[in-house]
Amino acid sequence: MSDVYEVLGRADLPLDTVQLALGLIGKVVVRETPEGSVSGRIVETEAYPVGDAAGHAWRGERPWNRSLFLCRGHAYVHLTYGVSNMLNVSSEAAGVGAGVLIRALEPMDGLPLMQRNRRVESLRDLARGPGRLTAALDIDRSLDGIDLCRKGPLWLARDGHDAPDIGASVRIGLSREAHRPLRFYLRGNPFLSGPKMLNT
DNA sequence: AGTGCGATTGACT
DNA sequence: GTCAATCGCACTA
Repeated sequence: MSDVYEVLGRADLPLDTVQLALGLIGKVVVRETPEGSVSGRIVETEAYPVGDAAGHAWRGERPWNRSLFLCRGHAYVHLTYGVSNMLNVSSEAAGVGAGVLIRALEPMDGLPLMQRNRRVESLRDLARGPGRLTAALDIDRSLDGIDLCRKGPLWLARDGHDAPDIGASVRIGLSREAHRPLRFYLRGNPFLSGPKMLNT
């Protein structure tokens, strides 16, 4: 399953947060554990660029957010509301803090394992939402800082598809910088997390 | 030390 | 539609 995918090299990642958020749409997240391999296509992202007051890097580098300051293509995993883990991809040069939040996946391989991880049957609900997809892929803080451009427990793969039809909207769940149109999604995809209003 | 609140989710009225 | 769960960090004193 996961061996049919080709790893996404760092050179394939645009050196710009918004461009990366756009470019990650349609790419594949692969998760490999002793339990098995699971994967899903990215259908929704949000950009948190340099200087964004809603970004976790905004107050400067800290031990807990240092992964955002790694060069592009590293994982930043953060626990929010004490309940849900969020998967981000660092998006700029080393020493610059910014990232792209992965908000939804279209489940591809390893459906039974995802269903077990989520304790949900419904294909549509498996990875629709940032906290749900990390649960489906068994992603937590132990994977923080990992290089997503190398095959391992968590990595990014190319897809075999054409340039997708991408829509943009405001980001979800923010109070600061709530007006900026930095959420991107695969238009018409049934696995999006946002309200219908934002998915047109 | 105490308070407020957040890139959410699931259960319930 | 409303709301509690649950934990780490920022900020105040």
